[in-house]
Amino acid sequence: MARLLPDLCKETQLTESGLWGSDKVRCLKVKEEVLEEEPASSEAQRQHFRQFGYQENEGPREVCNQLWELCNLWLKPERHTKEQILELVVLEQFLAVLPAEVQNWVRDVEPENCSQAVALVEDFLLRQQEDERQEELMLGSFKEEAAHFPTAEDASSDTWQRVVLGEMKQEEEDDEDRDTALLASERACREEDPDRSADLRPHEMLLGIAEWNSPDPGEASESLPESCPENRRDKLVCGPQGYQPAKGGVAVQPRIQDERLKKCPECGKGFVWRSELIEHQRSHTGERPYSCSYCGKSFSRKSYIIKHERIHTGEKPYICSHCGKGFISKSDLIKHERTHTGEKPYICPDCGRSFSRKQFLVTHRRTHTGEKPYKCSECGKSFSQRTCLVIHERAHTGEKPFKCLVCGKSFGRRDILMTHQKLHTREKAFQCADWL
DNA sequence: AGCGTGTAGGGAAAAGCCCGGG
DNA sequence: CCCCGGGCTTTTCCCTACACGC
Ligand SMILES: [Zn+2]
Ligand SMILES: [Zn+2]
Ligand SMILES: [Zn+2]
Ligand SMILES: [Zn+2]
Ligand SMILES: [Zn+2]
Repeated sequence: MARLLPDLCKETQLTESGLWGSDKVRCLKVKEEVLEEEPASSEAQRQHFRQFGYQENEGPREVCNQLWELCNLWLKPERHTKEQILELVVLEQFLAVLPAEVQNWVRDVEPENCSQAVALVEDFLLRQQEDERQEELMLGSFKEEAAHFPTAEDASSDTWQRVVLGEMKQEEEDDEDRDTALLASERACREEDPDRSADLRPHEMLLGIAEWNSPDPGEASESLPESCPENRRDKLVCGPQGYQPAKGGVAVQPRIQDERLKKCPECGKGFVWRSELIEHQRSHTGERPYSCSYCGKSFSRKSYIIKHERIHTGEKPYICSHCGKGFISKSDLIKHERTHTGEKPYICPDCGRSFSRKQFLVTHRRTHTGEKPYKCSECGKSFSQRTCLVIHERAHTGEKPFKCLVCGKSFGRRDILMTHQKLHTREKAFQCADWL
């Protein structure tokens, strides 16, 4: 619980709408003091009424009379309208039916009316979703089945154990549990990580590249510089028109032509060591003698196990010197580091734009060729990226895996949900302004 | 009709994750 | 082991079309 309030303030300073967060808390505190002109706060009166115990020695009539008195003090029928009284009663019940975690948090702030209470709960939910997302980012890419409600305490350790990964894809997300939505435990709807981009945003990186790269990355349509920046720093000879980045470099080493090479009967490839041949032959036979002690997945080589098991142990031996992030494999680190250095060895022969990975270039070139390899079996429409097809198919099936925990509305796409949820935050900004 | 707003959908890019061959 | 690379998935951003309420 203690962890939530600081979070509230911290995050809110990051939101664009400024007047959020600590301001809100303060504004409620102020209200509290204003109420101080009365003998005790409404909440205190309520508690007196609710916690009044039956005392044997006083007899039922006295007890009942006292309750009348306390209830009068709480609801103040002589001064309050019927609506105001209803407000107090409904508010009480509303708080009572909230899940404990939310309830405590909301009670701390002592909302005066239902709409304030609702706003607080919504705020709590948005924040919790962010937290969850944050945590996931910290833990790596583990997916968790939201079978139970992770409380603040068990979120990291327990769920860590029952994580499901890799092949065993999580099945459908159980979306029939509308009521548990208040606990914000499902994985739909997550906020963007606000502080991850402490350094450069993608755009700025592109601009940085523009300095040394002749073509303007933005709209370099006409200037078709097939001359790349001469090999900068390392041997990164610029990509030739094809997909090979380092073609100008070393010619392929002459393969050892030796009769003593062990030849694969299947494909004819030769190997120096028999063990190499054996390993190679497994690629034909599909034999996988080694299996992961964590998940049982099998592999053709023992060395694969070492790499694979890092998924389970969380070991990430390759650390980025720029941002400290760790990676399972060196090649992953190298790819990642290009996001810092701006290295983009693959150049599009059609427009001169450069890319950090070959696959990016391949995908990009489809925008010139119009190639759309992924076809919808339902309506025949084709797409250049697999993701687009998947999204499109959801439109046919009506699948909407991303649910807003504030209003319960679902969306087929995460980014749409995100823009939707911004409305809620804005809504609440207005509400807070009203309170003042 | 005219307009602002929110949603749906497509296109493209970028990054992450994991596997496999030599 | 290492090195290299490829395939797949996820995430984000941009832009346009459209429905709907005022
Ligand atoms: Zn495993
Ligand atoms: Zn880094
Ligand atoms: Zn191009
Ligand atoms: Zn279709
Ligand atoms: Zn919503």
